[in-house]
Amino acid sequence: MARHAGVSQATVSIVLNATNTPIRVSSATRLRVLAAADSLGYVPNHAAQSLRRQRTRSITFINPSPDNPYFAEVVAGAQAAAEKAGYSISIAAIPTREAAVQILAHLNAGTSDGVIVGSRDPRVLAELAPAIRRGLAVVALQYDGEDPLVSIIRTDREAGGYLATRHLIGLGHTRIAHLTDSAAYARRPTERTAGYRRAMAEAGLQVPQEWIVVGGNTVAGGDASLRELLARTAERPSAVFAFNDQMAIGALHALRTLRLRVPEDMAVVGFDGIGLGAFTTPELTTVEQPRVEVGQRAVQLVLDSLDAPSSSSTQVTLPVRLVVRESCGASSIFSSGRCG
Amino acid sequence: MARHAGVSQATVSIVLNATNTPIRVSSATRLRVLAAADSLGYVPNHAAQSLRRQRTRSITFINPSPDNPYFAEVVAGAQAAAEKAGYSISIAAIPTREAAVQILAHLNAGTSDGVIVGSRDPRVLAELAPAIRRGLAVVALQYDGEDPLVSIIRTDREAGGYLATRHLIGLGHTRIAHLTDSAAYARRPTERTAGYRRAMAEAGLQVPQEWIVVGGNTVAGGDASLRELLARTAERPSAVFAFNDQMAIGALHALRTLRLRVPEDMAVVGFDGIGLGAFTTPELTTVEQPRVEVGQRAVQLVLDSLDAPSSSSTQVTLPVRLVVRESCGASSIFSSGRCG
DNA sequence: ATGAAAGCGCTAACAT
DNA sequence: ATGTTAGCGCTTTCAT
Repeated sequence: MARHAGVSQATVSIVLNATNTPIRVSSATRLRVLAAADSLGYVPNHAAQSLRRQRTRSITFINPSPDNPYFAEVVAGAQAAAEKAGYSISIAAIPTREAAVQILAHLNAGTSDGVIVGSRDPRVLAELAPAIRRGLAVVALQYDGEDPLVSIIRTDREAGGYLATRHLIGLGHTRIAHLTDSAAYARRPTERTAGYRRAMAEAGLQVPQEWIVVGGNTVAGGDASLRELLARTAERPSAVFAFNDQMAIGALHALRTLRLRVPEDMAVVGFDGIGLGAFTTPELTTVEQPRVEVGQRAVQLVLDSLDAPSSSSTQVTLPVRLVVRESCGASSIFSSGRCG
Repeated sequence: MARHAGVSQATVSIVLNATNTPIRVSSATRLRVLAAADSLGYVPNHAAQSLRRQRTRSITFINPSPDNPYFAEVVAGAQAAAEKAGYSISIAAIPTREAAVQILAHLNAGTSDGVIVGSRDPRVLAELAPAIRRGLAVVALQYDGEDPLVSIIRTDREAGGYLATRHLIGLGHTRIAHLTDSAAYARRPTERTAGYRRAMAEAGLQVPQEWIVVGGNTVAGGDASLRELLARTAERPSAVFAFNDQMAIGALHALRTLRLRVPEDMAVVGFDGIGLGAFTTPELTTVEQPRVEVGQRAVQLVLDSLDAPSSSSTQVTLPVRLVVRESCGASSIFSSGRCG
């Protein structure tokens, strides 16, 4: 390449990296190099650049559940932001323990400059510690804990849980159940559950233990959890607030199977605001999280941390909002009533 | 690291790369090196390895629609297979033209040893040509064309379209519409459409042009396409075969909004077999593709091509199968009839 | 304004 | 069985 343009390798590097120094090269040679690069389809070798710069210009997104559209939407936001900064995002799923080990090894090998951790599992963060010491920039999503070395982006899930429950109470419900996540690592109830409890307490409503069902945060988990709820309760709750939209969709399915109408026999509210929620039967009332913004901010924090490695970590909490659709009974796509 | 174990850098490399040569190192030093690596948390630098070996041990998956669970499931299969071989998969979405350009540049920079192209857009393959010349192993999914340099994995979508349509015909339908994909690059009708037409022709059924609606292959696209279909047709079709499950789910939504019952007023069949289809209202009849196997085979073909760069490209076609659920009217989760 | 040279952390060929 | 050496393709002083 350098030979083809009749200049030294160093000059090629300077030209191609532009923005380095203003007028380090005559515009004549500049053009010559650019032309040569173009005609040869030359692109600097990434491994060599990374080795030399000790920077890969890539960020890994650890996605705990790739089948959850919520994360697809967060990733989309991250990807857009990364692209603007000349970074690339690579997504790593951690379906198995071995996969996790492999990813950690990769990170330790310096594959990425930063990581966005989608998993709330504290063990993931713990295993990242050695890599952080080597300068890896880590941003955690919705992490329920403190860590001086990692920045955290949260959405106000407590407020979301409160909003959802408050809305159901406002609709006249008093027997409101809750489907929550069974993550083994969850030492304490989730924020969403705390918000639910706050709203119930505020309204002077009791929450019998059997109203809170702990299950997998998937569609199948929501289906199973709702069945479990009905199996447990002598007098059926009239509404249910689900941990996320996936569980809510599963609950919708279980209810239909059991020939119960939504929202007449049971109202359902989800959480996340995934696009699909606008197309379910009935359309899903939910608490919308700013998914794209979460992704964007995460990338921004990674880049900030890379720019100023010594600076202290940041914590951001983004607001959520209630999206009222049909499944809670407050709204209908029909003038009145409904029929599937 | 080498110093810490009291051996040379070369020995460390040999020990850590194991499987290279059988007994190249005494088990005493082997153990010493392993212990040192372990206590130091040493992991060989990936950029240096890649630069030296001219191999990155990573494969890029180009995902044209990250929000489609179909691809999430294919990726899961690919990831599992890659992990076994010591490779990592990194997923690249190509939402915008700029994103595509950036990814192509990355590939040209040698970021990955291979690419799995999920997009059927021939332009993507065309842009990959220079990278292929440099030794990039490329496998395309469902690519409707020939290319001596890339291996292709297909599922038998023509048979799938035929199966779906045949099933509806068997149920007594004669007025069967079709929602298809609007991809601008699709020079010819999709395989699924061809199968649909074959079944219709075989049964001696006409296919008026207005029965085939071309729309975006998303949930929103399916919703819009179904409305379009009803707007176009004086006498309503009694069934619709959708390009994929996403479109089918959108169609389900549109039908409910229009107060039409599924399957009584209109039967719906999807395509792909995404997990969500078992939880929709009504549960979705669909043509299931072997999603995980597609991912596995894709990785295998990439690895094969890397092992034997000179060998000719392969083409595989995997079978599909019809999954009968409620939306076509042949089955019900209730003993009889239904009500959302 | 440009080139020469060193070196990022590894692996493979060649010594010993 | 182990160490020495060269070099993968870049970027970055330091010379000129």
